[in-house]
Amino acid sequence: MAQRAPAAPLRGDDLTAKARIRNAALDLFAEHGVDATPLRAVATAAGVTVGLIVHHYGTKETLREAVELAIVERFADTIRSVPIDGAAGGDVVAGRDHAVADMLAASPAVVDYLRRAILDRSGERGDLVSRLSELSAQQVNELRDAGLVSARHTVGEQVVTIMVRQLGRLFLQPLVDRIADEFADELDGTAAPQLVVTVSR
Amino acid sequence: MAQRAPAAPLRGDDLTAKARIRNAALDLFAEHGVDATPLRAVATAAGVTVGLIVHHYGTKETLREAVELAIVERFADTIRSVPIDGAAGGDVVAGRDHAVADMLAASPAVVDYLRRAILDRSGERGDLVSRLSELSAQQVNELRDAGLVSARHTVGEQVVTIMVRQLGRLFLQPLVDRIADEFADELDGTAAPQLVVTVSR
DNA sequence: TTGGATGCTGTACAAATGTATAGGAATGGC
DNA sequence: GCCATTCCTATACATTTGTACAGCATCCAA
Repeated sequence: MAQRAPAAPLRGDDLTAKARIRNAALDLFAEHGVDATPLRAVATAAGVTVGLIVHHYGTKETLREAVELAIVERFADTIRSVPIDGAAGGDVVAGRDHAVADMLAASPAVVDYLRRAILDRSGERGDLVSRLSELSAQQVNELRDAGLVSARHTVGEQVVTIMVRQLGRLFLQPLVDRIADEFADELDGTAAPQLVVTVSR
Repeated sequence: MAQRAPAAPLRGDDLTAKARIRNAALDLFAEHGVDATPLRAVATAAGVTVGLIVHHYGTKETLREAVELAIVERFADTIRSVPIDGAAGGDVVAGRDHAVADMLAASPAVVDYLRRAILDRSGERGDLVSRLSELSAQQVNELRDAGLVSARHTVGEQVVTIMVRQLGRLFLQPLVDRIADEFADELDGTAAPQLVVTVSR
């Protein structure tokens, strides 16, 4: 690899087999969980054979790491898409908030994968949640330096608030939908109940 | 089986091997997930051999169902422990709410199992969430008939509220704790942030 | 053109795991 | 005491799954 693949799209039509494998893995890992996803299923979905997965990623664990790295990248790209010197004027904080929310809404697989990651792999250092927390913290610090966000609370508190507000609702919504479904006949006309998640100290 | 085991305790010291297997399965399923828990691990934890699990439960799936049934039973028992003709006077609704909260706080395995069940097995009929919803609905109807609870909202809405308030907080708390942990140094003196989950229409 | 690197396939294999089964030990009714 | 039933162990087996590897195809630089 020379310098960096020239603006390689994370999703698209004419991807390298390596990228297709990573994308297929994200989808399947998100839907069924990592353990319940045989590499052969990933291979089939990506239109390749198991051997190629091993060739590119070595082990399933490495593939999982690549998937998680891609997720972190997607968050980072989304945040970067709303630059701090907002020519678009107005509230950078709200803008980034919306951008991330839109990204998550458009990528159910990311949400599903995250939900599982928080479940199964909590406690291990250097994992996905750690990296996302770090990303959030960076962002908070950046905004603080620019004076765009108050320093009344600690960075930690602000990170918790951001992540839980964003992710919490998405994680619990399946439960709500599930129950609402059981009583579909009653709730028929009305919209499904929505969740509000807040953090208190 | 004659009529019903005479007040067989769900937890205790001198349990039958069958019960020990079920309890060990709950603990391990909760901690690692059903798929990631070999029957041999359950056997070891219960102090028996794999063969006996097969003898008593036939398949892993049946064992899982027994575990879920035991969970539903525990909810039902907890609710029953606060009878509707409350000699203890006062608010039956609040009393049951507290009883369930206490039970969940005392049984982390139940919470963990539920968290996984909602994640992994959402969408299947006749599963745990359905049964718990049903149990809640029964309770709501019972309290309605006794005039202890308003009929302003639909039963469905009330069930969603009950279950999400109770379970939502518990499900999300690991995420909060996890992130709070990353910033442990900052948040040191202060208590970990707490969640509030509400449902809006 | 040639040679080496890279992408890719098909097959093979060992470990893990759910399930089946043969048989021994314990237990309770007669 | 004896028999049937239940409880329980040990072993075996088929399947699944991660990984290894040998070899063919493709491509690019020299």
